[in-house]
Amino acid sequence: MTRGTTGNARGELARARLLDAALQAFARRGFHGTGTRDIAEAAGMSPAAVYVHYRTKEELLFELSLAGHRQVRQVMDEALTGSSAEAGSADPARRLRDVVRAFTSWHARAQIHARVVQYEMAALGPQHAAEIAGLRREIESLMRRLVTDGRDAGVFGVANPHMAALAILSLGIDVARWYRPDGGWGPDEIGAQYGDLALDLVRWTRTDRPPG
Amino acid sequence: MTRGTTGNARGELARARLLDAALQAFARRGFHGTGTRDIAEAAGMSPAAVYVHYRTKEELLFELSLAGHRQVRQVMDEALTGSSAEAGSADPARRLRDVVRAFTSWHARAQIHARVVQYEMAALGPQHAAEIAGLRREIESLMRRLVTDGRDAGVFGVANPHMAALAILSLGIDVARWYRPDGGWGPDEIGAQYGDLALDLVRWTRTDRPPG
DNA sequence: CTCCAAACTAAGCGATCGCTTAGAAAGTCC
DNA sequence: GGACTTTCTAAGCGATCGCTTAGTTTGGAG
Repeated sequence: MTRGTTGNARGELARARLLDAALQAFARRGFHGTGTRDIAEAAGMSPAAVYVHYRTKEELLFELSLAGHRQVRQVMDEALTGSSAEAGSADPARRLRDVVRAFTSWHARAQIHARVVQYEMAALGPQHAAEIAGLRREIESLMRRLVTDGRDAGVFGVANPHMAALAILSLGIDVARWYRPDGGWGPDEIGAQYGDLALDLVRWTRTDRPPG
Repeated sequence: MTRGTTGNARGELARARLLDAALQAFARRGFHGTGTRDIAEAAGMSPAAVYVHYRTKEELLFELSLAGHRQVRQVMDEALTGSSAEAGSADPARRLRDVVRAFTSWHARAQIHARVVQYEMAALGPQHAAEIAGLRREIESLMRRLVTDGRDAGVFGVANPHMAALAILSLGIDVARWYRPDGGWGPDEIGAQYGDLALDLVRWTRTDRPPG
């Protein structure tokens, strides 16, 4: 920053290559199954060059986990505002369905990233784990609010909103485990179907028009 | 076997202690995050003693994974036969609900084992992974059959039975990730609720009597 | 008791681990 | 060009990895 812009760009490219290499490796073999030499080689540099850009291997994991969780929150927020703007701001079923679509399809579309986000949390250090936990609480409370809103509005006949919200999140999260890019369904298709499944889980009363 | 029975019992006890130590460690820190010295120490023996009973660390994982998958299949089978015997052999809703109850509550009750079963498969060797994959196919096809049976009988209004079966399995599997023994719900409670959620997912037509 | 196999330990092998050091290249600014 | 920062590598540090070897202890069988 003190000097030049090209050096900055070179560094950021290297950082991006390292993040990508770490992402692939962590997703495939797990954090503890991945060596710093694996990451360096996949990024096309020497093992020592990793430490020019990141202080520890765990910092690489944290950056990936943080960016992934923020992506999840973002696609959910976008789906929520889009859903509200389009259909007169308060159709609980449509809102829930659209957020579940976004949440679920992300776990398929970004499956490799999603695996690291969902299954490598235990390898984070205490401080980093706490920060990630905060983001997860936001995501969980958003989903819970969507379910309770529909129940309070009288359009969801769900018995246990807390558990229903948990189940809906489970459905989306587990997509990261079983999804195969070469399988029969694409991310959007899975998202669409899971959006409908979520409405089944909250016992959406079909007295009003389907949200389209 | 050639001599004595106590020596045999001593060996089996040691094997059991090693399996339990490995189970706890693999569940907490993952296969690659666990050292053979950790396992040995938790089992109360020297690092070398591990190799008297198991040839490799991966063999310990395989034994745990195999036993876990067989347990899952067994609790599902028992729920199925119990459900069929009690209620005149063919109430698809009751059968599905009871199997989901058993499947889900197992993932809470045996959470530590379930985590290894569901999240450490990638660390298995090719041969062992193939054997486990066979068991998983059995479990998946059983669940799929339960869903399609109900659809064919006309009591499930599910649009996509294949995906519904996958979603139901996802719900149960993900319990191993989020369940906390000191949380608000116990394994049976979760199983009961998830059994009902499964019926929602397959759009069970409530024209006939609830299965109890 | 002797005999013997199973169970176990102390020590350590070669390999790999995360990470550091010292210094060479690469590129920017004046 | 010279001065300076950033990026990168070669080499290697101490620790730990999965696992083996050689030899001791254990305990029932005959």
